[in-house]
Amino acid sequence: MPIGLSTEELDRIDLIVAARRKIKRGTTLFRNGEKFNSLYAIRTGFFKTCVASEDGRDQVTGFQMAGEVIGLDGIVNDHHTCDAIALEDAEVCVMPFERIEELSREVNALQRHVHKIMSREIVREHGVMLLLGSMRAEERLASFLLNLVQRLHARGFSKSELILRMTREEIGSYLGLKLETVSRTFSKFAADGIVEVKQRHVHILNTDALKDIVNPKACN
Amino acid sequence: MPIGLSTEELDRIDLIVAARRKIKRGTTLFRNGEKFNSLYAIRTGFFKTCVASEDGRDQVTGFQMAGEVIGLDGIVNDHHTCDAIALEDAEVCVMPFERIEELSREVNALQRHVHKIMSREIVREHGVMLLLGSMRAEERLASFLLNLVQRLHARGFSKSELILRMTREEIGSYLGLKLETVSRTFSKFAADGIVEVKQRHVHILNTDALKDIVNPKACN
DNA sequence: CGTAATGTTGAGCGCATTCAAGCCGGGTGG
DNA sequence: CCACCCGGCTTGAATGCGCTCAACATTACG
Repeated sequence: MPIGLSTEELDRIDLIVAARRKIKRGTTLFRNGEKFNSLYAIRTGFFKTCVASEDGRDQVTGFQMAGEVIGLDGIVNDHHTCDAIALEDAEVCVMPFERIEELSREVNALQRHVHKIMSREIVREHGVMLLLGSMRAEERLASFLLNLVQRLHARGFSKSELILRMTREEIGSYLGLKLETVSRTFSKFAADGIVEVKQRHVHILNTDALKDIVNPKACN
Repeated sequence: MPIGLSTEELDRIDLIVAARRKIKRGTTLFRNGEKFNSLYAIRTGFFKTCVASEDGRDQVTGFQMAGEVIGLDGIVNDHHTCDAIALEDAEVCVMPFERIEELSREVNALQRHVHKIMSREIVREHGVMLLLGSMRAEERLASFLLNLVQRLHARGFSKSELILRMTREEIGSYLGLKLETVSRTFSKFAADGIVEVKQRHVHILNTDALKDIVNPKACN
């Protein structure tokens, strides 16, 4: 993934991957409390990560797709602090963190890359905090859709059509809303002609309208 | 900060600090858009970090005190993506990130330490997401107070008394509430005999009650 | 084909917000 | 030293957004 490497360096980085692992839909890649050993690069499939409070409430902290890395939460305490659950059959590269640390001492570009991945996650979460702390339901869902479709587009999928891999409840958990509110908001967007929604198939008819909901240009 | 180092290694780590910098209350250590060069270790004082959406809303993403590190958000894009503002006169150690990367290639314990700091921040933000996504006002404020007093206690301050360095508005922004709601909730806690509040002076009378608000033990 | 899981929609409610008025405390200048 | 001012804080009343509870529709799946 990092660029600007010699072929020799690239070969060495390939050696980080200890194994590949297939994860069936609905099963966990790792779960809260488990020993942390490796980071995982998603090759195919779709994951959610969620944390739980002692009294059973849980919160989806993110949705991850091909090319993204999960498991960073485990580094601090040598134990994972959240669950990673496959939302569809998936395959990951298992990258023992020991090896990553070892090799990133020698390959500067890898070291830099690891740091960026972690920093990127921190910045992403800042964005989620902004969303959860100050946006209303419509803004949250619009923001969510735009983010999802943008990431999918970067992977070669459509700019305007997507299939949700998660339930309304999972979307709601991520956005700090109840599933009914998510459903209602989808219906509202559909009524406004902004999207077509048929269960998990979403067709975005008016991207600008979504952007305008997230970031109203009332100043004009 | 890291332990288990030879004195020689410790000396080298000291060399990371390029300078110390004093920050007056109300001024910024860095702000959104600025070039990223260094991480900052807080020696004394108290900071808030906040992100802003294009339309002016902003969200406090954290409060940082002595011993904590800020600036991690800048690593991904070589530019900071949030503002760091001193809530009281402060002093920080400026640690050029280049040097950190350099030295952490040679000193394993430092490398490990850097990774843990970043991972810790990710886990902390997971907790905030849980708070913002699923807690009610009283739970949020109770959780906030407990977290604050626990961190202060770890630095040798009282377990039950603290002085808030931030306004009600800043607390509200962090907790996803309006300042009036923060104020009302403080009043409610006071009426229930859980805390005494006089402006920014807070005296926690019943820690268990606060814990119980965060994590109700209705099962008993 | 039948059952369970998921999604939609409606009605009523409650918590946090909004809007507004007043209070407190610290700093400044007459 | 006191009067004044201003930012921060508190409190009240009314509103509204999202939640709860509930019924029903649709889809997935064994």
